[in-house]
Amino acid sequence: MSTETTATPALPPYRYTAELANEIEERWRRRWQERGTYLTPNPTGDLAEPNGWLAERRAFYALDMFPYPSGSGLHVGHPLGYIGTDVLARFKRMQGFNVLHTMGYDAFGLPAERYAVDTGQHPEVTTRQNIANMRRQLARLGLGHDRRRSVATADVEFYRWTQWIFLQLFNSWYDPEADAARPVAELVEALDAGRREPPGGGSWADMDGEQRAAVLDGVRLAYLDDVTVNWCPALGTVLANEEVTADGLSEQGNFPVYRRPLRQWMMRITAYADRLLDGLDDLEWSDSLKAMQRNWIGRSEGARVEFEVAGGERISVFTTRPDTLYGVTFVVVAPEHPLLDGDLPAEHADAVAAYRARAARLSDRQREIGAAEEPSGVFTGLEAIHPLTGERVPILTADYVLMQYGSGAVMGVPAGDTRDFAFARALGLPIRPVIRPPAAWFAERGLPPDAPIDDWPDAYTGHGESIGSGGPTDGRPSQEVAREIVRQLEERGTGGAQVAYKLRDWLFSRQRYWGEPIPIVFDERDRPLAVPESQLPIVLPDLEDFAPNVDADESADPVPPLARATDWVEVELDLGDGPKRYRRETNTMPQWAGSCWYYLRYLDPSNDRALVDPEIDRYWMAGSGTAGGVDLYVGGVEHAVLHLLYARFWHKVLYDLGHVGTPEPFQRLFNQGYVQAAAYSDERGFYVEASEVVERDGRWYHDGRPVQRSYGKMGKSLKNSVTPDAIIEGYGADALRLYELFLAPLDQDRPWETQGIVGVSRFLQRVWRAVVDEDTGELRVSDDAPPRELERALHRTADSVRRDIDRLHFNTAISALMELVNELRAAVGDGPTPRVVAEWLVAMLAPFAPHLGEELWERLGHAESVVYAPFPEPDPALVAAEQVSVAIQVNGKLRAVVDVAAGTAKDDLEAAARDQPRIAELLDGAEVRRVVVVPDRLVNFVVG
RNA sequence: GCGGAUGUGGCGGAAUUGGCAGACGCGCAUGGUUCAGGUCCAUGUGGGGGCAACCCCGUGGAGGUUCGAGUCCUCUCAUCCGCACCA
Repeated sequence: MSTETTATPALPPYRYTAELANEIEERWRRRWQERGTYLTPNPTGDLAEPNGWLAERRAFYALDMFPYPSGSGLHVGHPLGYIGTDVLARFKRMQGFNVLHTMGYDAFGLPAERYAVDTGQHPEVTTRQNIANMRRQLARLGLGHDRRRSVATADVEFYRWTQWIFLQLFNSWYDPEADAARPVAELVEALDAGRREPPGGGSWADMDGEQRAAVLDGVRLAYLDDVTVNWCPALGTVLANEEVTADGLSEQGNFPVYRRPLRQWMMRITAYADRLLDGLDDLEWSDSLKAMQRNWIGRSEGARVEFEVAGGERISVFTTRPDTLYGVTFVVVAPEHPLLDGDLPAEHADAVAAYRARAARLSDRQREIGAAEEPSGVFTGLEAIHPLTGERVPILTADYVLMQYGSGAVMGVPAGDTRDFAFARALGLPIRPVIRPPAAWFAERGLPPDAPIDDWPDAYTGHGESIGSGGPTDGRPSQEVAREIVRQLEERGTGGAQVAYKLRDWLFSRQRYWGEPIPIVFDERDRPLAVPESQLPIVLPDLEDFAPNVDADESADPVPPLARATDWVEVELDLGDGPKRYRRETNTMPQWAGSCWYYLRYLDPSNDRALVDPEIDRYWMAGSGTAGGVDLYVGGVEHAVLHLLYARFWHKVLYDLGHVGTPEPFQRLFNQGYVQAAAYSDERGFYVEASEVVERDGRWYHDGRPVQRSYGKMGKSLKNSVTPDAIIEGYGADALRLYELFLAPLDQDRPWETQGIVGVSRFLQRVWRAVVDEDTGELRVSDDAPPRELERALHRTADSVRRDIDRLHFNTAISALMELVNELRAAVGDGPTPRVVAEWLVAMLAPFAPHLGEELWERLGHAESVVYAPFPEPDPALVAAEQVSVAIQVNGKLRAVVDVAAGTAKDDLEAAARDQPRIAELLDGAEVRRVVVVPDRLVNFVVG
């Protein structure tokens, strides 16, 4: 692509070329910087305005999902959302709102650490460099950010508060009575005073110090637990399930991964499952996004059923279908189930042990795949007693039952459950029908009605008439039976209604260097103790060797890099009972930690006494919606679940503890689409640099060799990146901004074709020409009133642009402005532009093309920036059309169009329609059976 | 399998409550300006038929509701995304 833009003598001297655009843009960016145009005042604190200017301004908070500072810089796909929020932010400023808009950096975490390892530099250094580079690239786009509010999660002043939030979580528990988080100290007080019983049972008074500590540690929102993790010794870290391949290797580098129990920090997000679910109702998020969160939380209502195990204990199962209880022919427990830790009949013990050992080795992924192919399982030798019939059924263990869900055990109802059915068939277990399938079900399977169970090809999982109970529930609808059975279980004390969730607690430890140190120390008995708030921040120690510990030995214990900072780890502190030696926690927090609350720090970035001042929080977050929070949050759909769920969780905890004033952080959320681009691969399937591909006769060649074209998300891997810098040089930042938004609605993916940018570039030139004479540089504006139709077009445009920006339909807002320019040309030809048209046009364009907007606004004679100029207010009387063209149909087919005054009465409209020669001709001799008249819209003659 | 979305010209897309399908732009065609070029200007551009006035067809497919359907309902096909042995 050529970005050469040398002006030639043939061009008019004041044409709006890329060169001129760049000059204007650089000038205005400098002025904005000098004048502090985008600095946004707070109601109080060090960012407050002394003159009280803020008082009458409503707050608007536009937020972008902040990026991690990558080393490779931006391509044109990255800033799409940033430009979108910037347009809305500018629009809101022009409507008199005090707008909070800034950009921070998600600076801790794996990408930054990996980049540092690759370049051999300290992450501190590379992160700083990368942030500087991204700031430069973003600044060129003319984004109106308040730079004073920018934060990076790796800044000590920032992560001091991340650590503070961790302490809040550690020092809190979820009080079921209050249905909210409460300080553990409050619980201790209540226990000491005898006002409460210990949450886990027992007598508080009879417990010693250690027992009491255990009770409290068992309810904290941040707690230590032995959990099974994917441990990769070669990478020196634990991995998420998604980072492990089907072969049990690490996705990064193909190293072996082992499942092993590890003592890790966990966050008790499950305590908030219902509130996270219910809170969604009040949010302006897309249905698909809400569905993803609901799905992830995975609430299902059902029943707990307790089976007595012959010989003593009880095991509990969870089922969503208590109505099928009479169809139980076996019970299955997960291989990890504690029941199997006890004594088993000798003739089965070895087989069970072998099965459990095998399951323990496999990753979750491998287990899924293996089980999908062929159900496996073994008999434990134990039997369970049916709680209603007293019948004995075998207890098996199988890896299709997961320890993490429900109670880790299921009742086997093969006739009513697909998995139980497959399992029963594979292992030859009995199948007993429990719901009568409808006739259609048999018909679809080519079976006669009421075919015997042995002929069924699969389970019937629907509802219907209950059968097979031997009396008590037979013949009744299964939904009713379900309620009945739950009641019976409750009466007998062998179960009851229960709710299960897919959501699990959040694994919070990382064996990494580049993250927030966890503000915990361990005493000589290895008990975790909070570092007092007054001793924060705990600064990440400077390490020469910050790479993860790698060890090919699978049994090697994970050692976080921070363990090497021995001077830092061993510490003497006074935690209230005199100076003592402690050992610091050496795991760090996950990358999610900083991103869980950065939007709160933007509000009050330099406050060193509080996370955020309550008055400032209230001012910005009160919001307009029911839940409150950020007015608009824009980012990629890849954060639909984890980031948004974790952030909502922390926000709710902070809300419960009184540190923030709203129950939800993000009132309105919007997922922007991706920028796609053509990618080309050679005959070996390798991608080639897209910018070097040439087209000849509809085929594509790279280096003279034919290549295949496909489309995909712009980026390094497809070698199809286009940088904003190159586009800005060739067309200017305003053209880039306009083009990104013009391509498609904000939530849609859009294909990038650099050649298409000439459309918006030509449009900007036409706007320029409408205000400035290309030959003389003089203003081309007249003080004459605009022609009536142009004036109406102006008000119509203002009306639709306002609505479109609010709905984030930027593409149609831009096309409305294009239409206005076309109408201007049609109305005045080569003549000067009426002043009001020029002013409104420039003001409406300014949110989209802020540099050109400022330039033209100034040339029009304004001393003040257009950034705070009022957005044009249309007069409703002029928005409504004066003349309308009404469609005349005969039998629903368009036959004529008639122009009439708006609001013409039905009868007159019908008469006007009949007067049309074409219509008169068609109606001549025909029987008009009905006439439909919609004023200002159409007339439809229905003829026989 | 479950959940969510999306299908409109050569391309990106537009179309309050059901009311003139294809706004706006790219591309393409023709003409102009220019020594030349196009990141310039003008006009045209859904498909088919006709000299023309006009006519027919047309929003993935098939039905339906309606005076009237891109829009509502039923079925169906295709594509994309998320989750996935969740009992």
